[in-house]
Amino acid sequence: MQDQIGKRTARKIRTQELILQSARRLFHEKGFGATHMEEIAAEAGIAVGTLYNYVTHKGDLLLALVVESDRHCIALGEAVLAALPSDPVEALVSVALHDSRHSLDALDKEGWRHVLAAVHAAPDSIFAQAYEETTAQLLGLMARAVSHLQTGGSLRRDQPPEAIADILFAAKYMRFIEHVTNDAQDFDDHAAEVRRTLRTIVEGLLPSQGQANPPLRPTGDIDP
Amino acid sequence: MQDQIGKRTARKIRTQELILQSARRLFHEKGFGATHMEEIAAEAGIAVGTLYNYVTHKGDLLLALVVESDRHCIALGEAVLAALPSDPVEALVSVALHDSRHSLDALDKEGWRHVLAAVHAAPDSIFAQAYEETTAQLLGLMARAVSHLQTGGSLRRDQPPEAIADILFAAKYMRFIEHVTNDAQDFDDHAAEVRRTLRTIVEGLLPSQGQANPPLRPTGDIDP
DNA sequence: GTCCAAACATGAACTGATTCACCTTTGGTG
DNA sequence: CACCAAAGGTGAATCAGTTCATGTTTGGAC
Repeated sequence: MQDQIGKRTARKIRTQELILQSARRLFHEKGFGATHMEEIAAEAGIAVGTLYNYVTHKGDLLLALVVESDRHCIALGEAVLAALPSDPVEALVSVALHDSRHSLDALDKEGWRHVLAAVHAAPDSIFAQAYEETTAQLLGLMARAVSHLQTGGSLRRDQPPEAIADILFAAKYMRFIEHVTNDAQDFDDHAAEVRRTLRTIVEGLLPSQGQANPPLRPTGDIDP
Repeated sequence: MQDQIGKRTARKIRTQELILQSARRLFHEKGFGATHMEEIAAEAGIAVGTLYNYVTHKGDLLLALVVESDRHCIALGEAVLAALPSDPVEALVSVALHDSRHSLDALDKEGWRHVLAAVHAAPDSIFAQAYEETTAQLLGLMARAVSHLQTGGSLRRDQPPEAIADILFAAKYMRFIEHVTNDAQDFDDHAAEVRRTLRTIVEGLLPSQGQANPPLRPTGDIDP
């Protein structure tokens, strides 16, 4: 029994799945804060101590669920890339909102606040690393969209797509954090903010070379 | 005794200061994680219960210290604005790194990871709100730098400075988070990343109006 | 000066995540 | 088959942050 899956490994995998199922159900039903590790263990039919053989923190469970859902989001991303609007701003918005929508589908705002906290509290956990990795893949999706727009001529080609995607993604991620932190903001507000932000970036900031942009005053004090 | 400071209020203020002093010393000496609420209370000469009349979470203490240091950073920001390099990228880099340097001066990376976690874990605490507020003021500093560059003609004037600053700040903040999360990255690495990112944003993304940017292929599939 | 309600202080008790010393099962070996 | 070391499971104990019932102080009203 070298490359067969032994009884040991099989059982381990099943337990992992049971744990994630239980966590998913309970977090969904009662929220992260109100769900206790003992409950998750009980629901999965194991002891708390055993649960801690599979995760190192409670937050790991949340991150594992987010990673799972992000992988799904990345897979669906192909379809989004295939149907990209020709307007560059709308194209980038569609990618950005694909993420946001999917994220909020998988977890509510409170859950996301815990995700953000967990990812900073224990960045060394393999679950946090997996989260960083899928986030990087979402960034990769954006980079591919950028590359496509560059190829099509609707974005300048003098910057590598990754560098541009980095910035777009940072801006979008910030808006997402704001959305999740502000309970009063609904999804449409978020979408509008993302659109506005991406448009500003895409429209560029430097004075266009061909176009006049004379100084208003040669030197000026800085407005208070 | 209407507008005099009563004995009550005076004592309260003194206690607040004692608490912050104790927290500052202990966090600095032993780190956030290794410092216990009991110790902070003891050091401040009060009981734990009393400590909790002043803060609602341990993280509040960290946020209070960061807010204090940020206020200092904002005050020093005037000098940075007054001595802004004429090159737009360098000007924005100097503002961005002023923040980063000051932040890391006040608290080490581990401390910052706890700050980020705390701010997401309890966004309703008045301390988290104060943190958001001073962060907004740092953004304001950047907006003033942008406005100055616009006035001087080295940045396009067709976007409000706040919108531009928002984006620059988001990108810079992301780089800061990455820096704080990655123990291997030193400050120079961080500075280089910030400079690179800000340059990319400032150089703009749209094809310049006057300049040719013909499509490479009329339509293209998206690179895998 | 006495009295009272509100404000404040206290630390023992509570809570819930995490650990750990101790069992049980597994799968390979002689 | 008997045996053993390693892997995995267990839940009572630990640990630290937070709460709360209770005691103390304050500042103004009479």
